[in-house]
Amino acid sequence: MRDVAAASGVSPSTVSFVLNDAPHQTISAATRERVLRAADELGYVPHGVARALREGSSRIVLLNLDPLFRGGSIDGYTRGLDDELGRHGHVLLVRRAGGSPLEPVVDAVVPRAVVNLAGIYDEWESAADGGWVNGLGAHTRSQLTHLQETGHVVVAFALPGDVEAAPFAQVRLRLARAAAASVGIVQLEVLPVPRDVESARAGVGEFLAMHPEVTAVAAFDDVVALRVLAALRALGKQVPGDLAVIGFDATEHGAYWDPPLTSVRVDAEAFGRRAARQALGLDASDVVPGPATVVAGGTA
Amino acid sequence: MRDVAAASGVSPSTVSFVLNDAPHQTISAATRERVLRAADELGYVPHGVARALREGSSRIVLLNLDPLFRGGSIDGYTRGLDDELGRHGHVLLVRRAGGSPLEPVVDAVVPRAVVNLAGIYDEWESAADGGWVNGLGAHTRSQLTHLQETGHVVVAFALPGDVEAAPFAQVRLRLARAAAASVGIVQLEVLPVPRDVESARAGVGEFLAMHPEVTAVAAFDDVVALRVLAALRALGKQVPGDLAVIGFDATEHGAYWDPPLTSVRVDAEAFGRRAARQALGLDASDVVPGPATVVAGGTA
DNA sequence: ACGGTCCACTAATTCGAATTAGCAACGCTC
DNA sequence: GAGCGTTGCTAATTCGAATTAGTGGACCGT
Repeated sequence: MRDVAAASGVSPSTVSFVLNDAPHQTISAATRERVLRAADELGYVPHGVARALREGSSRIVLLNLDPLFRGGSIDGYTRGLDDELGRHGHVLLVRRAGGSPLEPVVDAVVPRAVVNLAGIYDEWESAADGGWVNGLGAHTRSQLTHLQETGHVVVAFALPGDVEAAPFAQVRLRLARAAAASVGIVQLEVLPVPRDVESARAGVGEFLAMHPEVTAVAAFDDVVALRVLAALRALGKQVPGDLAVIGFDATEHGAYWDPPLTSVRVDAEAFGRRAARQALGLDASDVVPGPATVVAGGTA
Repeated sequence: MRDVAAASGVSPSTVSFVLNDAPHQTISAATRERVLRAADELGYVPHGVARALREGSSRIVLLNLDPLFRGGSIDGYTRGLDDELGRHGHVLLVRRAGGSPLEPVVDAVVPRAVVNLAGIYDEWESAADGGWVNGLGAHTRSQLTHLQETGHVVVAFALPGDVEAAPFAQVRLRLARAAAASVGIVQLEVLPVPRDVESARAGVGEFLAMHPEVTAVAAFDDVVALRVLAALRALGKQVPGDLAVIGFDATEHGAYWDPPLTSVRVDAEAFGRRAARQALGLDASDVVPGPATVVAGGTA
């Protein structure tokens, strides 16, 4: 900035005023012009760190992501978030929450806001996530409603069997429990499905033996749904004849199954946009995510 | 820091000396003790932004990621990178390179280093990626070697059909071309596979009609491989009878296919560790990634 | 001609930490 | 006991931008 000031024959203060369109400051058109040209010629770009020090926080928004958000809608969510932040001169950076604590990261970047999609969601009412976790309730309801409408009232909720999957999977399960009753599902059993193909087959087989009354499976996400489908195939079960399966998140992989996996598609990008607005303290009410839609594949 | 100084009855300079173990500075044990206790009691954490301003760059390493890195090894790579950086007091942040330029992000965070896995890789010799892109050459060779060893000499290289996929897919293709000759593949055709199931089927069908001499497909990654498998199934082709298929990156999804997808597993975490070392200017020679291994599934 | 009001700009301070220069006090040597 | 080096600390400056408090000059009215 000092260089720009020198080049245009004014003080650094004036440069700052011009470049930031400072209110309550009157700058002559000639000076403004000279400063802008000098800035342009010198290729001046504001030094984000210095600015962050002065302003108290950087123009960065941090997205803290549970590793369980994989494929599917999180890409759209990220895109919406990134795009909307970009419109307001901010930048999105993603941190994959893996074990290590968030605190040092926050201290290192001093972000304008943190969109936290990892950890505990007990107070999700107040979470600045664009209503994402909150919306999951409605989407889970769509998932279960589809099963109910196709005649299933005793359902298994399949979630990842990995231990580290716990926190977020538990949230989905709670939402499913809450939704089940209100949409006419009379019984909801829990079916953990490990990642390993062999264990998954054994686990699903055992589960079905113990719960012959279950006629359909609603999965945590498409990945888990595909594990279930693979297990059922190995067990010689017909889908949806013997058991219906519905995924969640409508990933590419579900479409390659035969028959294609029925799943729930979420308007993730709009949620991302909302999250961006909220993070910056702007009005988010004009961004309205579309409802979750069931992508009929043939497995449910 | 001023508060810590006040609480321990010394100057801020002294606090800085103590907390940073400043060389060429002698601090009495008593003072050091008092400062450390005060810092601890007050819960002092260094302000990353201020430090970054003074030091010229933040203790952040930026990973710029092509959206084509999905699932599979990039998770391990990220984990290795993150973990190793954490050991040295640094933090990894990920940016998903989607259209918008990298420059404003770099100006905003002034990272210690950028690990760039997006864009042009023409000068990959010098890239600070832990030898990742470079290693891809060897891994691609493993992929093709497996096909050659199972009797295939006329091979198709399947890459994503999406336009935006171009830059990185082209790199893989170039590497494949370079490897083909030296491992005894006499002909390498290019097979673009779009994401849409219907178009993929049509595209693969057309390709096979035009290139009846092709006996095997090596894919850009497992996702593309699964697209090919789905297309072949729709076309009524037997795998590996009519056509062998080998993926790349050994994702979970490949394992669910019937028969499971044969793929190439990469020691991504070690590459991530190396990248971290390189980014911080440390010696990376003691981290040696294991070789790529072929995970036999049954499709090749 | 003098007081007042704008206008257009500058000087000085701030954010928090790191670093360089420097300054007392003390001990040692000759 | 004068000179010199060491020990243990402090003061002052720096990084780059934003902001608050001015300040000199033109212009206006009476």
